[in-house]
Amino acid sequence: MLKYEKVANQIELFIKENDLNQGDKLPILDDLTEEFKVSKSTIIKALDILEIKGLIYQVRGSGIFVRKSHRSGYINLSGGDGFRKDLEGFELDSKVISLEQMVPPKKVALGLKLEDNEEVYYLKRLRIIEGAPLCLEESYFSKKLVIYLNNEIVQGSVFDYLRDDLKIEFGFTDIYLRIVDLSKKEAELMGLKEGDAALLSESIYHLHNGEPFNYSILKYHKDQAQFFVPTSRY
Amino acid sequence: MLKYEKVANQIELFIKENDLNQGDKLPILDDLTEEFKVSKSTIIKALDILEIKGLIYQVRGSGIFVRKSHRSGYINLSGGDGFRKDLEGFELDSKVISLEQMVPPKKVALGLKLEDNEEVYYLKRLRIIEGAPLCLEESYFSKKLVIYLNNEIVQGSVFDYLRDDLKIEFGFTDIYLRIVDLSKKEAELMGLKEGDAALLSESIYHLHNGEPFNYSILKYHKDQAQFFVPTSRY
DNA sequence: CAGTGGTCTAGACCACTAT
DNA sequence: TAGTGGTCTAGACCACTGG
Repeated sequence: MLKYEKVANQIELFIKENDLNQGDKLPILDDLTEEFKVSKSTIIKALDILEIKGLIYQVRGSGIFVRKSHRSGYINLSGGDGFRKDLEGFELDSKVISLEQMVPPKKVALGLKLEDNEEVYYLKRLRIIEGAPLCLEESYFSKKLVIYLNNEIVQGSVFDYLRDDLKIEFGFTDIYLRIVDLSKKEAELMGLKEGDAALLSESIYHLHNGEPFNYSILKYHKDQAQFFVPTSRY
Repeated sequence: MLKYEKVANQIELFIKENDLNQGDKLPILDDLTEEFKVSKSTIIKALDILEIKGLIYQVRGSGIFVRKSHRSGYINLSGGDGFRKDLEGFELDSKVISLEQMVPPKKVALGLKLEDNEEVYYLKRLRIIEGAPLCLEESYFSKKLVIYLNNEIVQGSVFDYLRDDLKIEFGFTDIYLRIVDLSKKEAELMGLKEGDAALLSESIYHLHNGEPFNYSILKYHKDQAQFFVPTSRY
């Protein structure tokens, strides 16, 4: 692990453990460099990361302060790798509806930059939070990059499997949001009525080298769709 | 303007002007340092900013590549200061419904960290895109920080006024999204039916020094609510 | 193993805040 | 005007990619 990552993690931990609140002041730069025995630039890099993550803000001439605004139960869209981390403390569950290999719809093939007739794993699940339907998930995995998937794996966190077992290194993700109407079938799965609104999230996940490996279409239950996006200068 | 900002802007311009596409390679670091006559660290800082903005991705040992994925007409939530920039090329308009001074609801007073009975400017507008209702806006401005507002100003871009005339320096913003039902009155303004779904966006805008100055509640027309969130490692 | 991006440092100097 | 964060540099060294 890199020095600035280590420092960022420790400062994050420090904020959590001391239960610091909005506006609380962190130690000054010079003290932090001494504390962590690294150069000023390294501390600044660590702080920049925490600023991007929405945890702190820095005021020139004044100090470094805790931001911490996140409402509980909201999914942080800037997080990158799914919503497990944001919904910690909530009981999450999955009901697998189907897992198959297929040639995907054109839109997906395009998004994943597939050759003609190249196959994907197509996974359909109902995600459940505290016993209630959270969202309907349709996920397409490029078989070229996600070489193996089975029913057992898909019962748990697919992203954990990709990272820990397939050693896939995540890069960036594009997320598109809009409102759609549910079909009769979808509504039934979610315990809603045909034509009820849902929040649609379309995401394309890329490896660190820019190759797209997953196209996900999530339809969130209108009562459960709660998102958070922190922004900073930059 | 800072060196790294200038460099970032110029590289962004270079991508646009040469109409570079996803995966196109930018010049290597050494060439960029030479081109811009700045140190390697400064180039890297500029590139990091472009990466956060979702415009490029960097692959160690390989190169710097263009990301460019944005669908047109989608509002970039990570942008920070409203949606004018994302909706460039679209005809935007506002219909002011009311502008008054008042003591705001508790939730707003709390979000803006106001004293008891401290007043705000309360602005209600219908935002229009290409002649169709985009969203219903309710915006509360802390009078302590936004010292003056009138009907003329509020006809155009309030944020431009705050930045250019009041010299307000924006810092960070928290955005919360969820789905709500429209009241009869709201639905009428949007050309929809009572109970129709809308995408609710609640945002608290802060100055660079952490003081909250604006609480905005936007209800987007379900057919116009299109959002984009780019994420990167970090 | 050459090419390319990334980390980390020490230190000079700058810019803003608070008093 | 002292305290504190930010910019920028030159350079040593490291880590990954791809032929």
